[in-house]
Amino acid sequence: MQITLKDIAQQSGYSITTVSRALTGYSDVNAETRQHIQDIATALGYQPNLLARQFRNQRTYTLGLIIPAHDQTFSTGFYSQLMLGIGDAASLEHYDLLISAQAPGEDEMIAYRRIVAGNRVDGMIIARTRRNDERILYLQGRGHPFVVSGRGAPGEPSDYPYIDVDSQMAICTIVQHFVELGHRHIGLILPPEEIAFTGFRHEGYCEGLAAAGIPYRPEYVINGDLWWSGGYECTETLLDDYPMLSAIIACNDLMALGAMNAIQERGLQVGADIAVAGFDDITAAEYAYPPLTTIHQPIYEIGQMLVKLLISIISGATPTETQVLIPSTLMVRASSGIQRI
Amino acid sequence: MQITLKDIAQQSGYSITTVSRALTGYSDVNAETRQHIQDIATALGYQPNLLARQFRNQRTYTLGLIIPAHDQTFSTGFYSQLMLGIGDAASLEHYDLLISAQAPGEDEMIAYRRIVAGNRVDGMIIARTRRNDERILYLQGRGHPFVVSGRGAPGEPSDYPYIDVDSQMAICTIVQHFVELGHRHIGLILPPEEIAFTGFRHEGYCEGLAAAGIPYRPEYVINGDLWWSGGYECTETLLDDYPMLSAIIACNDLMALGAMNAIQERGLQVGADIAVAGFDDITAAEYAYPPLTTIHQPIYEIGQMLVKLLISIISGATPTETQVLIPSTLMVRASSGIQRI
DNA sequence: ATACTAATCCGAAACGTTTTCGGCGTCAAG
DNA sequence: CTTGACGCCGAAAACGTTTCGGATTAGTAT
Repeated sequence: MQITLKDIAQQSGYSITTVSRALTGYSDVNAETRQHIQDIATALGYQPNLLARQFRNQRTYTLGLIIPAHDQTFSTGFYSQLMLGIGDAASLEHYDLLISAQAPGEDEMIAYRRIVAGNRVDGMIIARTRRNDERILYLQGRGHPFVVSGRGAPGEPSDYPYIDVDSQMAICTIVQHFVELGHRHIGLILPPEEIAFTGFRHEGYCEGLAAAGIPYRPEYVINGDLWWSGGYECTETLLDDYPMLSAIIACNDLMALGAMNAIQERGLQVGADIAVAGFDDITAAEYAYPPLTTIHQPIYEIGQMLVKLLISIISGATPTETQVLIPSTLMVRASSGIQRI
Repeated sequence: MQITLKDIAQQSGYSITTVSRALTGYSDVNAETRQHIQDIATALGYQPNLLARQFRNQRTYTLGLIIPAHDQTFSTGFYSQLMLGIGDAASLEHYDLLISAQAPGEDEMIAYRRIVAGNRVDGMIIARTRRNDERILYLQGRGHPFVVSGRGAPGEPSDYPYIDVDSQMAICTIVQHFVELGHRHIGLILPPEEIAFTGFRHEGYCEGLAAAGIPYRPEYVINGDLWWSGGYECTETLLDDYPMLSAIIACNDLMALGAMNAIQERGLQVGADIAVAGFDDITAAEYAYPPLTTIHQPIYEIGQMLVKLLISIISGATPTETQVLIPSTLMVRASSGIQRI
């Protein structure tokens, strides 16, 4: 069934050693011999048994990625766009991806141990860091190559290779933008507290308010679940309790789109009555109605950078820049509305 | 560095054989011995070398999936939702996913050969079938387990396990729905011709018109690229050339959302002036403004079904239902507008 | 005492590949 | 003629696991 080096060796009359060397391009094999062997190999349709090769070489040319299971968030927005960048870059570098879907928790760590200690991948990519991230501790402890999309929460060490956007400055910029448009009462819909970047975004909000001399009111801040409906529900709560709010910042685009729905369902106009801003700049943001003001993160490019960084670490290089903080840009669109009095 | 059976054997004083049998639950090993060995294994933090195990067993507990590279479509909508279902189901069955991103073409086939003949997976999942799909021919020829999301174009054999929705009937239903609302001039934005289901959707359109006694006008039919901008541009073309059109059916939601943008940019109202319908029922459809009438496909569930079917084939079972045609349901939302005169 | 069974355990082979080390010619330089 | 270098090739070991076919012992029936 399976064609092996042995078959080619028998056909050609050479040894397995020579066949192997001929096919992998060693120099100490006669040109004619090599040609002969290569001809037989293609004639037989030889494909190396990668399992055997990986096992022998202790090298898989595979990168591991554990995605959140049962998480709708995956399919719309940040995660899948990141995966697209990772997939494209990996394929360019001739790496494959090993993926397992696991919800955060004990099973997730089991999967990490299985995949990493089981030698299935050369390196891991971690996304959406959490406070005191157990996954990072494990990989650091084992000395296994990995890169991280995101970094530790404010105050945590983050002494590992990562790529992140400066969300603190980004949110600060949005606040500034809204202040310039005349808003004084700005609501904030944060991600869940266990996510690492939540702290940065919260701080950015405070920083923006402070710079404008607007007092920080904790009751304007609420945690959502990063999903459409979370943004919707948080917005309802905020608007019910604090009708003076004239602007809402959601910490990702999905929640911002949900917020727009809630606003529109009240018969209010997004932009004119209540300004909305998101974070991520997923494709749906641009094509939403009205188009959503948001922070553009180069997610696809981040995915590519992660792969390149990881592969260079795997290859034993010592990249100079292992901790990258990417500047983000504010995309002003119609959901901002216009200048207030 | 790596803990192997050998280490446990030395520690425990038993042979490698016995250690292996103790850990994998064979019956012919003394209960105390097993306990002793297990204790040592956990103390040492033993994790089996999966590469070695897979190599030895010729079984990887991994499913392969090749996703389209450089294809934005992936990150929004059908593909990633399918992957979510596949990932969740695979993880439940203790399978991992091996993923490679390849654009259709020669490199894609190389990747198939590499992964399949290289023994890296137990089975493959093929999505988005094409006319005369080379991938299917290859897997059939090799006798390698695989399942397909979608099936061959009309007239092609499709003699392999697949799961598909009845898109012909679905589009026919939309046409009927629009006819009932009073529309007589209905545009159709098809996917590219090389995609297998394009034929079915086209036929469904014709069927719906015929049933209503409306003549088929080929100039109302145009091919888009499945992406937002494709829907936008196709709609501009259609409306420029045929202002009598009062409804547009796009063959996926992304193009339908693009169509809505084009309509809104002309100052027309989606629903009131021009009705729009899509296909897939991605999350963005429900939350769009106005919400999009579309055909609901249980994409996530299809992903799960694909995995279960594939695993049962791998396990040597002969599933009774290997060719599933799922009924789809029309989701009527505001983009349909109301009854015309 | 012998033969048989059951309970435990182990040696060795095998999966397909890569690589180390060395062998055998041949040829040129000394 | 000797020596060394060089070009080409092969034997064998190794990666860690599973499993086949015994081997050993103790216990039991004959």
